[in-house]
Amino acid sequence: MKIATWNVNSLAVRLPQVLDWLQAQQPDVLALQETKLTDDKFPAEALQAAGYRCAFFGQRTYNGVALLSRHALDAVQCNIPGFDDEQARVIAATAGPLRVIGAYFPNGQAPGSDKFAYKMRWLDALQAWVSAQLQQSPRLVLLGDFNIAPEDRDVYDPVAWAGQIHCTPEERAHFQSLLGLGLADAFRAFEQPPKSWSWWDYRNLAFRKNQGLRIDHILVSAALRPALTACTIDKTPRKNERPSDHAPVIAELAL
DNA sequence: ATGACTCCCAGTGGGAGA
Repeated sequence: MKIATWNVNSLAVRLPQVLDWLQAQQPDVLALQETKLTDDKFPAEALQAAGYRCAFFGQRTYNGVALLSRHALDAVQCNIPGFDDEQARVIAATAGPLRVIGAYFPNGQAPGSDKFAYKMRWLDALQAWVSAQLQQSPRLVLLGDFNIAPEDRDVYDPVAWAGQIHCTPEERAHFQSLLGLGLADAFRAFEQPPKSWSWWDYRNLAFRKNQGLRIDHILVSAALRPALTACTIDKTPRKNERPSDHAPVIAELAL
């Protein structure tokens, strides 16, 4: 099975690129973030015509997540149960043998801000819920835009970014807590080229200069770890004419 | 350098993203 995640920064703008990419890569499951579409505007017909079932949970202007699958999506859950949230950030579903949780983690803006405090509360709630989900569904994948660069090697200029949003000790501790549940960072399960990023700022020719962060991740549970055979970042769509600022991450599982 | 770009909703600018 091929599982992928992609923050598309507006599905209305990026739908043609998503359709092209599905055709080229043929993933079994694709988690989308920042669709920025209310559910009545979700392009389910176009995606169904491309061979994908959809589960989606959106709002206008910001956030919005979706799961696309070549096979049925069952037991769909939107947002974190028991965590009251006005923002559409999580969609989970069962896809064949997998429990898939697609998430758009809060940005957090700046350490000490209200948005950072929200990010911390959200991360606490996610951690508790994922822990419970693992008991119920041992074959679990948590993937999406984490807005956390787990280590200095995930940052193009770790000195400049030290303590900045995405790189704070608090965010990194939360990422480690998720790994502590037995989840594995699929990308780091394999040897990778240095300076591998999943996001590049639109400004300052950052993509051309390869100045980015690795903040989009695929975590697989301990039960799935032996089946994991590859994980890559596909920079191809970032070279499109009107790209998202994020590139898709792809994991392959021998299932 | 208090920026740079892109998207959205707005409405001839401003917030948010990361």
